[in-house]
Amino acid sequence: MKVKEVVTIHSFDEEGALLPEEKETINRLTKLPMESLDLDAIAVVTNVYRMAQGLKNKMEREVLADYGLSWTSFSMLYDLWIGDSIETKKLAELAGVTKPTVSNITKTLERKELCYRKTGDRDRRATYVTITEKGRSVMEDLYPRFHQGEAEIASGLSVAEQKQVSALIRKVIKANDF
Amino acid sequence: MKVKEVVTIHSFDEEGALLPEEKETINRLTKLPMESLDLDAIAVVTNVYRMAQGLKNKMEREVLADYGLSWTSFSMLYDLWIGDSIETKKLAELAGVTKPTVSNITKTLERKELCYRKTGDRDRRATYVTITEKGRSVMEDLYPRFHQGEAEIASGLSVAEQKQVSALIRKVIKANDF
DNA sequence: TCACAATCGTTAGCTATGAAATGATAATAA
DNA sequence: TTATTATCATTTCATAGCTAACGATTGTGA
Repeated sequence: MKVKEVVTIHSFDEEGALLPEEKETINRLTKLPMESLDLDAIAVVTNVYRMAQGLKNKMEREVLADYGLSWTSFSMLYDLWIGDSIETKKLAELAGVTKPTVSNITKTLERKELCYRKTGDRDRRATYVTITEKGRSVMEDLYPRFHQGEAEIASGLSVAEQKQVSALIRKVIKANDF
Repeated sequence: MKVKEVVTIHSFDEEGALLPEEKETINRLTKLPMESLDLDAIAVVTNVYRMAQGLKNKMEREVLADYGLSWTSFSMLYDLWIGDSIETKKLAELAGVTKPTVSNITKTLERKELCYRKTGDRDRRATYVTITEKGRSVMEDLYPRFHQGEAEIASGLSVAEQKQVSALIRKVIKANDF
């Protein structure tokens, strides 16, 4: 009789701590003493990444798909909505992506007539990206729904817990210059 | 004289709360009462995503680039390292990506001779992916360095704070089925 | 002034990613 | 048994995203 194989990978208990099985497996494979494994750091990184991936997928499927926008496209259009006209370089910093990515995404947004690009007057090396009226109207429709999604995602936590998470993650972002 | 333009976009104070300027801008643009904006939810989602993006970039540049592995490739190879042989479907669930992505990534890993694919015996629809010796040896070299990166990233928080973050984020993941 | 360096954006070439369609196999119902 | 349905994985096609290389513009030092 065949025994069902159970594979335990990055599994956490209710407290968010790594399960003992995986601890032992890592220990066996790395041939390193378990004491040198920072299990809390593993849990932080793994869980944060997982949540980010989950919320990105949820938003793209449930909200942004209506306009065929990716998370980054939307985030960039949001920046333009708030800031009106922004240089490519700054857009890259704001969105946390490289400049070639900004080139690609603004090109796509431009094709959809949600923004347009224009060479800078003072410095002709710079390119300024500006949101169009159509872009504004898309955001007026989309943002409330996007925000509702955000609220849903965070609703499992109390307001106090939400503030706690933000403050702690903020600390990590600052310490690592993310 | 030209006044320098300052654009405030998704900027947070030390506590991780949205700055008042952006609050007002969103309010003006959405024409919705500020009370209906869940600012804490915005902060949670934005900060978590930002941290995830930052840590992904850091790891890919500082650790994974040596073997030309992406975050997902590495995470998948890790799963195979722990689990030895895993179906494509399960790999997708573990990594939180779609099956086509698994197809592509395992194809790349296979080209690098870090894993191989084999059709299932019982169910010939299924494909099992297995790590190779070379894959194991890459992980033995890479994992300690990857783990060091994780530890560095989380080191801005105390152990108690790390446990707190994990537990809270875990809660969100569970509530949203991420 | 002119050569050199710095800065900005894009292009080129690659992998990653998802939705939708396809192909193959297995399970189920008539 | 046969037809239908369900389940897997892959292919196709599009966008996203990186690094490296390039082209254009500006700044700087001799």
